[in-house]
Amino acid sequence: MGELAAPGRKSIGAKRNPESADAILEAAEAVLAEAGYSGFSIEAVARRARAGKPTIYRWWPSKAALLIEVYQRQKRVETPDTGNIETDLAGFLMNLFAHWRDTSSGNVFRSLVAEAQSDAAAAAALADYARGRRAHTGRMIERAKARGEVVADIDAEIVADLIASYAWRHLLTNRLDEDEETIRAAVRYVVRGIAA
Amino acid sequence: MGELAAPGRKSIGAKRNPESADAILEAAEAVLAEAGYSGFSIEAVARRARAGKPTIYRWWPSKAALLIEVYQRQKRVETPDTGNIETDLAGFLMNLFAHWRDTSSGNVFRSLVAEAQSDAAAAAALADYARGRRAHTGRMIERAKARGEVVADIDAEIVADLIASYAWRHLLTNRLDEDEETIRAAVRYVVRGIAA
Amino acid sequence: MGELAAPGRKSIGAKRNPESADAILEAAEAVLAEAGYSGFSIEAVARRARAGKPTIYRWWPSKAALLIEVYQRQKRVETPDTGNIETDLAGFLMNLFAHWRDTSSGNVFRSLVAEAQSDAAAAAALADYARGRRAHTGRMIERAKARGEVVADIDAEIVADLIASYAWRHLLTNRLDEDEETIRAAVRYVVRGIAA
Amino acid sequence: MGELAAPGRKSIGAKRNPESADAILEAAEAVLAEAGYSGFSIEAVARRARAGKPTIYRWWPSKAALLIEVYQRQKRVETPDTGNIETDLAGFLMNLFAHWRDTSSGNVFRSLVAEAQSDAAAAAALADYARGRRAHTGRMIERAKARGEVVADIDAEIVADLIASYAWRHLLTNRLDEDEETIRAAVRYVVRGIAA
DNA sequence: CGATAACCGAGACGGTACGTCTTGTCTTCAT
DNA sequence: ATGAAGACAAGACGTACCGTCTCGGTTATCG
Repeated sequence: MGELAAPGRKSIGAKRNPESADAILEAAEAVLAEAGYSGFSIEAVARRARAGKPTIYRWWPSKAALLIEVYQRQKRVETPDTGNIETDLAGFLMNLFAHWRDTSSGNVFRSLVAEAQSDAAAAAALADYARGRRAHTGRMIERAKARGEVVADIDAEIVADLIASYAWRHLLTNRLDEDEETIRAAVRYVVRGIAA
Repeated sequence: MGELAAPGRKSIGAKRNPESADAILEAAEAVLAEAGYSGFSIEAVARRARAGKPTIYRWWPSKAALLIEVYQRQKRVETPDTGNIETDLAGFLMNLFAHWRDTSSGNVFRSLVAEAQSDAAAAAALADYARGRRAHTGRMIERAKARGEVVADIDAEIVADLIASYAWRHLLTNRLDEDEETIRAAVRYVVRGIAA
Repeated sequence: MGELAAPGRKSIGAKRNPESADAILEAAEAVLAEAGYSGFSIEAVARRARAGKPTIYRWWPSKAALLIEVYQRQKRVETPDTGNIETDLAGFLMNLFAHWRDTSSGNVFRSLVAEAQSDAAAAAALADYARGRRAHTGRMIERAKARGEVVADIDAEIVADLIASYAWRHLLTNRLDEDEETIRAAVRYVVRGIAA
Repeated sequence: MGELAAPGRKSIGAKRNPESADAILEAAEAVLAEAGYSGFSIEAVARRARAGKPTIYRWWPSKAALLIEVYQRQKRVETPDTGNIETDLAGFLMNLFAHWRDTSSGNVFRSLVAEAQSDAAAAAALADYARGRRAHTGRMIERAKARGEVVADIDAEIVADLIASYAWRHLLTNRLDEDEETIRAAVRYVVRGIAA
């Protein structure tokens, strides 16, 4: 869509028009990809989607809500299951970094985190989302526990937290091009420890 | 100074007026403490400091530069040296969380990270700062290595990265009140590993 | 109807629904009375009447059309017939001022005049209406002519115009509380002249 | 000015920039002339004047304030002094009608009256202005009184009111092309009366 | 010791975006 | 087939900041 949008998209009656919603989400993604977070404004999205601002505000009460939906539309990252927790976690991180690097997802998520620092609603939504992801990553650990690969009384959420934190910080400090060996090392430290 | 600024503070001639610089930094801190990042604008700082906007722009080319200087004015966190790496790292994290929680530093740093997501200069400055901190934390590891507490070929920077990442994410997701046991567990996983 | 509108008023099929029309006219009057011309919008009337905007647009093509119908629903002002033209005209003006002051008619008419300044249809409708009123007031003069109270070659329309103009301007400049003596004086000048 | 405005008009320091003020007033006049009252928006004026909206709001708190200043910039109407009150008043009206017809003043004033119907500030400003004009016209009457042409106890303001009202209504109902004889007749009725 | 240069507070400037409001059109759904 | 309801694109509203600029004034430094 964008400036290519059908100029005459109209209401389809007393309910949400999926064409408009799609146009808006795609415009939001495009604006973020092209102008980055600093150029991301409701105004710009509306212009690009050939939508009225009130239409955006009707369905997404805040910039954050729009960002979240944009992020969720994007394909998820696969969590490998190789039977080895170290390989699984490193693979997951590398998949995630690649996904963030190669699609606009990384920029979207960065923006979301930034937005959450000044918008309580965004913070809540992000916390919610993060909880889900932590549980998701936690499952990799639980599987390893079940295999007897990880000691039974490990708190899977804390491990997931360490892994996710490592990912976040690389995203937020522009280090998504971290080399594989470093990522593997970080995972190895968590799995095997650093103590002599 | 800040809201207490002498209304009639004047130039002291052809050089930077330290009174004004102080008033600005203090005003910046106060604005962040009271209105948060969303209320933090150069305009607001200038009003609060009874300074002209150009005076701010003259000395701090961006919001980020101002934030960095504000953050650095604040007292540093102590890095314990108990002779035990696990206790050292957990203690450092708890000191850091407390510092972030109890002073406005947490808010300042959050703002800085957020700002860095849309401002290249801020990102560079933050990367610089982070590098310094990583080295600093790395020293705790190096000491442990020297004591033979940690295996010799561990990359101290990666460990520091894991620890700092954990701290950042707690800051950015409003979890600075994490309980001590959880923090200790996270550190333990890094130090002793989670493998069976 | 108005704010009392049955919440469940439904279509009655393929013809204008008098319940809805009434609800809309009453809502329009109520909105004008409570919020004045500045608060008078098709949107507000629809909300108040619990009607859809298209229902209003179907039957009244413009704000002005709605205003005119609202104005005409309201009771007319009596034109006295005392046998004395001066008393008749002064009485008429005082009746009119009172009517405008005490009902919402004044606000409705003001709105109509305002609307006519930017809407050609409204202007035409108002001109039409004004012509009718001028003729009506003119009849008072004609009666006086017939009685020999007024010289025969006076153009009754011009006199009616002077009187109506005086009324309009008092309405448009919020001077409907003009005291009786002033009104009588104005009429007297027209009837008896000001020349020595 | 308008789209021809110097592209780089800038601030001239901590005080009102007369270039900007002029550009805005001229743009306002031009917008009114070209798009009429219905197309007259602060937004449109700002665009046309290549000025920021806040610059307009800084100096003119309302649309009405801007309209008033635009109206007052326009050359005033002459009040004849022929030694005969009837000729003076008729001449004044004809000058006024011509002025309103031939410049954009008529449209400006119509807009102002319309605006005053929904904006209290505009109403106050207009009342103020009208008071001044009434006094001005009143002076014609006073001169006639001094000459003994008009009886001494006539209230000049009421006469001025009648004359101004007649003018207003012709403006507001698009009858500025009234023929001279009708205008003279209206004035004659006020001066000599209609009674037998 | 007088001129000059850099600083200061102040605040106006052209802009952009905000979030809300209204306009007039359009489609769906219930009647 | 019609009317109620409400979504739609469009764009104005008035406000907040942005980063730049000029002003008028002060003061330390240089010639």
